[in-house]
Amino acid sequence: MFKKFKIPEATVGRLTAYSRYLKEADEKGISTVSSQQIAKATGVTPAQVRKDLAYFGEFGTRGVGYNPRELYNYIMKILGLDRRWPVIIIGAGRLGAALAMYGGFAERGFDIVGIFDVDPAKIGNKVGEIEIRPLQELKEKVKDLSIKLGIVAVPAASAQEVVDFMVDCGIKGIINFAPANISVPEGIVLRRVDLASQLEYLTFHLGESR
Amino acid sequence: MFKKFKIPEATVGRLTAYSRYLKEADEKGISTVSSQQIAKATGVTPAQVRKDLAYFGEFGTRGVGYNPRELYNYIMKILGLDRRWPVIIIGAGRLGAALAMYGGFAERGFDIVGIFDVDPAKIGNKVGEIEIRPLQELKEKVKDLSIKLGIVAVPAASAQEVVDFMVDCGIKGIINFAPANISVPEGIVLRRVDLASQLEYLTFHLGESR
DNA sequence: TAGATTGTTAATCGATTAACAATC
DNA sequence: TAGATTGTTAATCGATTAACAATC
Repeated sequence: MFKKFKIPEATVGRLTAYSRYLKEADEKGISTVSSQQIAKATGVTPAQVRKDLAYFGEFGTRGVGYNPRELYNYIMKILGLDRRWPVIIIGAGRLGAALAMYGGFAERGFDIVGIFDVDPAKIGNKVGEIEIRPLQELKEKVKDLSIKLGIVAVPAASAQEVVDFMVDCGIKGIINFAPANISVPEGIVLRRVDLASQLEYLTFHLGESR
Repeated sequence: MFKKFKIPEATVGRLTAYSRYLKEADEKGISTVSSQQIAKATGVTPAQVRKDLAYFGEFGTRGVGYNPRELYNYIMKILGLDRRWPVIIIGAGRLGAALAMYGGFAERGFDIVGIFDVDPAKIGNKVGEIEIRPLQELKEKVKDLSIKLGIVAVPAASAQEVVDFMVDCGIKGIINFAPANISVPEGIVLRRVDLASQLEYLTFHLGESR
């Protein structure tokens, strides 16, 4: 879309942080922010902010700064968030159910429209407004709603199998919460979130400073 | 502890992945693995595996490879996981409750020993075996059990306040699930996990390939 | 014009990879 | 010894930062 060169991996996460600050600033009625202000609020350098934005265009005014609302809208567009996205969750265990209810997704334009499981005991139960459905119904749902995004919250042992099925059903982007190393075909975007590993990062660094 | 030089940020996460594979290999009765096998299983290069390990010592045998159980134990020690860690959660909303029940933490040595909230309506309710307690009781609990680790699952607006209080209570390492940019004093390890941002990574990359 | 801040280039820094001597 | 694989150095690659011309 906007991409001219290879974008550093970390840029995407920082754009999210910038956008959250810009939204706040706009809501406060602030009409101009500088790269320095954005940097301070998000814990990076002003050069980093300007460099991240420069990959996608020119959004500021020299000598002045950026308009928060305008820049917010640009970043949301860059991130693909100038629309809402339907998302399905596979795995209606505790984590899957919690993610289905997590308000932070809807706030950023992600609507959980389905939750699927293979456990017959769970089928028909409700998670908030959504009824847990059998995994076999995934393909139809994906087709009907043109769903591109899915979240995997199943045990590690069945994660690869589930991901293969999701890809088969037409899902194009997957977040994997199972502590398993999964592979996907070319063209499918996969992201692993290892919750325990986050705590391990802490214990590693606490140990380091001994 | 082992550290001689600056360790790349990403090394810690990769060590987690290596350790999971090594555990599996050991459980299968495999007596030797090569850097190439570890690399293949975790999606990195063999050179990366050897380099990551080299920061901490020499764990293999030239011409032969690594013993999975031995290397697993070494890595667990490096990560600070040669012991169990008590962990508290602040925020007994849906996400906090789900994290409290998530089995993946205990598997890696993290025991959720308390969950705290400020909402009087929640105090006394149970999440699994654990009773939700008022936040004022945190300090005593931290002291009694020598707790170093905490997870923040409160709304963004109160996250900084809660983190300040945790630090005051003696918590040294914090995972923040609130979509807010938090700052902590020198010596406190903070890690932010932005769940919505994970989905944004997908939409960004799906948009990219247009 | 003087002061401020962007957009961008060049310099720096750090992480990954390739290559190979050491050695089983 | 021949074959294999580690540990480590040097080369490469990529990301961050500093610096500054452009310009409001």
